[in-house]
Amino acid sequence: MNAGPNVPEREAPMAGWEQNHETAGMPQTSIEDLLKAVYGLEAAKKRPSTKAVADVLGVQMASVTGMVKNLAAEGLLEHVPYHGFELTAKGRELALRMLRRHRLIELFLIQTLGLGWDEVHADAEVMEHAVSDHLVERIYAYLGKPEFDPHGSPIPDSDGAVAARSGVPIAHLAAGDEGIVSEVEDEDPEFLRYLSSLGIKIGSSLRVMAKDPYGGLVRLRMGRRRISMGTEAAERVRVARSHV
Amino acid sequence: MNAGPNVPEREAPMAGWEQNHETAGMPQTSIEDLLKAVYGLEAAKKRPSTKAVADVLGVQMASVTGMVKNLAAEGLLEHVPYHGFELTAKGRELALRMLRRHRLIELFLIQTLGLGWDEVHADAEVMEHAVSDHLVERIYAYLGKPEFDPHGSPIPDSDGAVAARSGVPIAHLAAGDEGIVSEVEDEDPEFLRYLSSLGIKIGSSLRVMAKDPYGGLVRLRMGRRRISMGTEAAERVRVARSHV
DNA sequence: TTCTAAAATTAGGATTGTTGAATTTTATTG
DNA sequence: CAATAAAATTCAACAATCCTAATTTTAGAA
Repeated sequence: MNAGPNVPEREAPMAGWEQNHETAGMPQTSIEDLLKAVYGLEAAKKRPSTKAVADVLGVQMASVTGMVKNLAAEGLLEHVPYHGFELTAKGRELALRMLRRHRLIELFLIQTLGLGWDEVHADAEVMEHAVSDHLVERIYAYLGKPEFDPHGSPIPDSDGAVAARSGVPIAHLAAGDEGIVSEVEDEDPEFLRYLSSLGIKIGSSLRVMAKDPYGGLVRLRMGRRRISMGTEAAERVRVARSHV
Repeated sequence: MNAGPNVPEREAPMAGWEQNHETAGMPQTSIEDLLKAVYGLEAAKKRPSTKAVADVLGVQMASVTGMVKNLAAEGLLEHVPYHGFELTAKGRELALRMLRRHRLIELFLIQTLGLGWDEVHADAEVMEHAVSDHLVERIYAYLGKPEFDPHGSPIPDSDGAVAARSGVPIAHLAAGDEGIVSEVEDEDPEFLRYLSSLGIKIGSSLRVMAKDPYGGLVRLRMGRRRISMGTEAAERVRVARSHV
């Protein structure tokens, strides 16, 4: 036996696998999703009915009713049974916090990894519920305190203030109107790929040539390309009017 | 009434809030954590007892027993009641998949956001369960197909193969031995800050000057600095011997 | 006003992952 | 080998989130 203490024979534990959950007090994913859904409906000026929320979340109405009761008990929603619900100030704050996270994360993934705007929604969706505030604020700083996400949507600031919506849906323009694409819906990758295939990007400049009377087709000129889209699509792309 | 179709009055729905969960078939966080815990214990050559796993996960033993039954039913673990359990090939594969994700995500956050090695563990922990394979593989490509994470741990490849451990714990060296720091434990931010305060990084070159007989203190020289650490710390830092 | 369809809620059940309180099994020690 | 302590398991209960299947309420039409 030579000098020196015993060298224990056990190996050092392997790095990267210890856990120790500190999840206490964290709002759950489903709660945050429901608040976001209600916020989205309110912002879209639709009544946040049980059915509408259930459709957005992809669950049954009974599930929404159940969760709404919980959230009302926590002071995040006001609920009058059979007469709908709306966000309290506290609920709106949480919804906006999630929206901020979502948009910063989308922008971060696009900027760093070069992903397309149609590839990041789902990952941002799960990450927004999971990562720390510290990480989100580092992302915010890294991105240079951006005001808009890759789809043109305003990023709420850390106090929950959001810039007013810029632009109006293309569907609301009249023939002859011109505008610059300022915002598109972000939740549907296929729709985003469709827009890309038309060559539409944030900042694209376009002019409404005509609106067909039946079926709601909108004919546009973008540079020297002529494109057309249906009402549904035209509702989902907003432009800042450059000529009324 | 003028020409043109009705312009619907409703606003386009707001971007960034729609959900539609497609979580079916995805393994749950707790399952993945348990497999990682078992893997970690096996890799550390400790028996993955109910108690040991419960300690790692920070839950009661009853919870582990319950989950182990589920996982055994899914073919991820072999379980002989009262005599312990071990990973099946399928279970090991899943554990390594999570380890790969964890390490790539840590590296990504450190490289892009300039976070410290003590700041990323918790966020990587939650992200590893959440993000898509597509995102992880984009991260892998973005990082240039790295083989080691910021703590020097090998990143399993996408088939689940892991490089053999490099190095031995400092505690296993004898006086006079020299080595280069190749790996440190990553799960404890405070320990990582302690190492930083000593000036220890991956790649640091050091020499064991003496090992005190009682209390297991190890005296080291790093460049011209002299530092010392206790056995516990010396077990958690591995070096590649450069002189035996 | 009365009827009916749609919307909302309640009731009851399944699943997962927890816990605390027994209970059972194993291993150690005298 | 018996006693006992430690480890592991079982059991009953709970919380969250979902479901399906009633049931109740509302609102709109006849």
